[in-house]
Amino acid sequence: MKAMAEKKRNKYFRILEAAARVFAEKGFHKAKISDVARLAGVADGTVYLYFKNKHDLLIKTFEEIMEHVNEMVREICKEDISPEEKIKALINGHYELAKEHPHIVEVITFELRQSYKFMKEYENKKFKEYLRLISLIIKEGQNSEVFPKEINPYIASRAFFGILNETMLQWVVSKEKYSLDEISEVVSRIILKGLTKNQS
Amino acid sequence: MKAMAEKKRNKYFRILEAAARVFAEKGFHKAKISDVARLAGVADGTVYLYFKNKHDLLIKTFEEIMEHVNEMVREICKEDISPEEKIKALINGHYELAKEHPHIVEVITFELRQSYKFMKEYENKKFKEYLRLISLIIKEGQNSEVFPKEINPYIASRAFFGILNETMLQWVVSKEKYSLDEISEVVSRIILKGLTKNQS
Amino acid sequence: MKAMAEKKRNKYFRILEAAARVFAEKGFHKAKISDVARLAGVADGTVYLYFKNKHDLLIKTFEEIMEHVNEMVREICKEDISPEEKIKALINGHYELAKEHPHIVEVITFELRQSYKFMKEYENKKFKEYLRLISLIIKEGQNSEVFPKEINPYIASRAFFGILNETMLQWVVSKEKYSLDEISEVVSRIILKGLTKNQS
Amino acid sequence: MKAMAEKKRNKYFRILEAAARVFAEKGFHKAKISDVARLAGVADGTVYLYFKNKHDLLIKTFEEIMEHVNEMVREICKEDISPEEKIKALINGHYELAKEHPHIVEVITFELRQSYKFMKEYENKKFKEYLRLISLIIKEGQNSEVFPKEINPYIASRAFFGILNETMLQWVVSKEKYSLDEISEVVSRIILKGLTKNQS
DNA sequence: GATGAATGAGCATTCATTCAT
DNA sequence: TATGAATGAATGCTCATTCAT
Repeated sequence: MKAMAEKKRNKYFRILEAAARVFAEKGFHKAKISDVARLAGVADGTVYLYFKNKHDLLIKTFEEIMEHVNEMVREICKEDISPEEKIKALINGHYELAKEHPHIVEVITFELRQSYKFMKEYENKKFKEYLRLISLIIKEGQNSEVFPKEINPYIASRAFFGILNETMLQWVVSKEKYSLDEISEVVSRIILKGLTKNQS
Repeated sequence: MKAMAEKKRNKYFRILEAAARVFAEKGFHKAKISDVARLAGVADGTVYLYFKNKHDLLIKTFEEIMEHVNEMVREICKEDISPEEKIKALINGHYELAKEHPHIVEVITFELRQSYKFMKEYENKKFKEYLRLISLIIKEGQNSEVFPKEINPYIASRAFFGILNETMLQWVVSKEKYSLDEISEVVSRIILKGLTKNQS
Repeated sequence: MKAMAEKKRNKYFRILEAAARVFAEKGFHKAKISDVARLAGVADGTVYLYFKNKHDLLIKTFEEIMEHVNEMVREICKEDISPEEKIKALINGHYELAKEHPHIVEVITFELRQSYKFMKEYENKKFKEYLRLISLIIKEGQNSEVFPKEINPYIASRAFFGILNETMLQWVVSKEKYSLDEISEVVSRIILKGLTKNQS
Repeated sequence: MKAMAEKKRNKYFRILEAAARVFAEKGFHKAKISDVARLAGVADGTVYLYFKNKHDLLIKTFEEIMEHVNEMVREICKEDISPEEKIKALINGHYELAKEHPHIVEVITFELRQSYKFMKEYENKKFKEYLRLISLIIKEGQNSEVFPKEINPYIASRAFFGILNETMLQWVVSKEKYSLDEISEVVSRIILKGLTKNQS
């Protein structure tokens, strides 16, 4: 019995995994359900046993990936380090994720944007949660007076996402040019000096 | 004769203008050639007299818009002000563009991303030019020793684009929440302090 | 052993009963095997243990219902009353059936028609038997010289079915408008006396 | 110009004509748009230039056919003959139609029934008009006291339709058995005089 | 026998593109 | 040049049927 539940669970995640790859490679509109099914090793119809429709599959794929990211963020939040060190760790965490799962970056980049337009009804809780987690760290820094209070943490969290997403994408699309270390250093420099209060 | 060439030119730009609006509103895949044609006041077939296909129309639309942005950037580059002031002016320039032509933001956001996937053969000169212009200002700052030399200007220009694009999009999608002034202030703060050399 | 055979028999009829309701409600093509299975309280696959396929289920459902109708007709045939009284009783019998089991009318109406098209190979013995029983009464009337001999009993039986089926359907679909009593009276009048007023 | 409008009109009717044949042969659900298109000699997509969807095509087909029938009924209504003669003429008119356009009978039989279930939103004005026309003749007969006043003309019109439709169908499906003349005679006899022999 | 997860054939519909006018 | 009617390829989704358990 347990084995069967396990098997089912496996199939669900196999489809999700396949969807992530296909969406990353082709984008939502060019991705065919049959592509996903073939990559997952199931029949087309089977996808519909686990997901309501293509759109639902997109949302579930996005959420799975964002949950993965949020988990990483939460881990860092819990650590007993300074807000500045958390920001630094977060930045590195993002690039490590990009290195391990490059298609995560593509799905986030492309499909998150879709959500602004085509999934307006879809609340996108996971991305909201992501922004909330980032803004919490910024607030923490503001409370301990290392980050300036004039900065709106929500806008800053969005800026943080924008800078990271774009540079991760840069690396994923053209890996040869810059090393992740180099990118990480530049970005950390900009964000930390940018966020940090003037020592005057 | 001149009038006719003018007329033709007009039709070309009318289609381009219509395409920008339709792509912005619906995204490339959901945009229909017939939507563009109707908005431009021409027949469907006429679009194909000026553009090779839908794909070509997308590229030309993107280039037209990026040229608009690059023009703004170039203007600021030419001004006789410090690199820091140029960066500040650039940021404001971007947000003013977003205020005046919100669909520019959407086209850049959505269709630039398409280009990573579907236009790999397409060189995207305009975006490269944009990044080059930004990086020139950063280099200028590095030369006059107001920006630190350790920062790779190309990576920084990409970060600059990422932060601006994401925050412009945030504003375009949900105008109610934050004013452009507030967003501009936060972003300028992060970028300028981030870029600027330690005064120690 | 008997109990098990009984159980099996029960399951067979439970599926048939469910099929009748689902076919009546949705029509053959829109009816799903899973709908039937759910209503019968069995698994989808179980339906195929008792019926060859959906088509076979339709035929068996139709036959079960026609057998019900034919039983009613036979009962009336056996009664020791005049042919005219039998016709009258038959008409009432039909409307009572419609009142008690409205879905019988729908299955006969819709699925009998399907049979003309899709079951040409299927002989439709039950409907033939129905027509034969009706024509027997007409012949009986012709023999006792209350019905005119010029009338072909087989055509008349078909006319009889047509008039009853259409008016039953009228009542089932829009119950509010006319009472079964009123319909029964008009139809009995037409069948027995015709439209024309008695010249007496 | 006129020629083009004519051509377009032709294409519309060619599709309608093809649809009638395909619906008659296979029924709505088994009929494929590509069947209709092929028979009409157009591309699949062309069907959608003239009809909103398959459902709309069905309704338009049905209405075209019913209009044809209603026209025939109206012609007879206008004639300067007695109600009894009109009823007789109507019956013959129906069978002639069945002889000339057998698929008309099938479309009416099968698709009218669909309309009871699946097109409840669809008002079916043409069929209502048909029933109204028939009931007018019956009322006329009641006013001139050749038909009995106790009969509800609306129920009678429905009965009239039921008897004719069923017998037309009988003939269309198995042409060999009975001649239309024989069917016409029996049906006229029943409708006008009823089954019962004149007691004179 | 009974189950229900898995299968995959089948079809309506859209829309970029063409081409006769 | 300009038109827009016509084309037909392409695909998401459903559901009858099978079969391993």
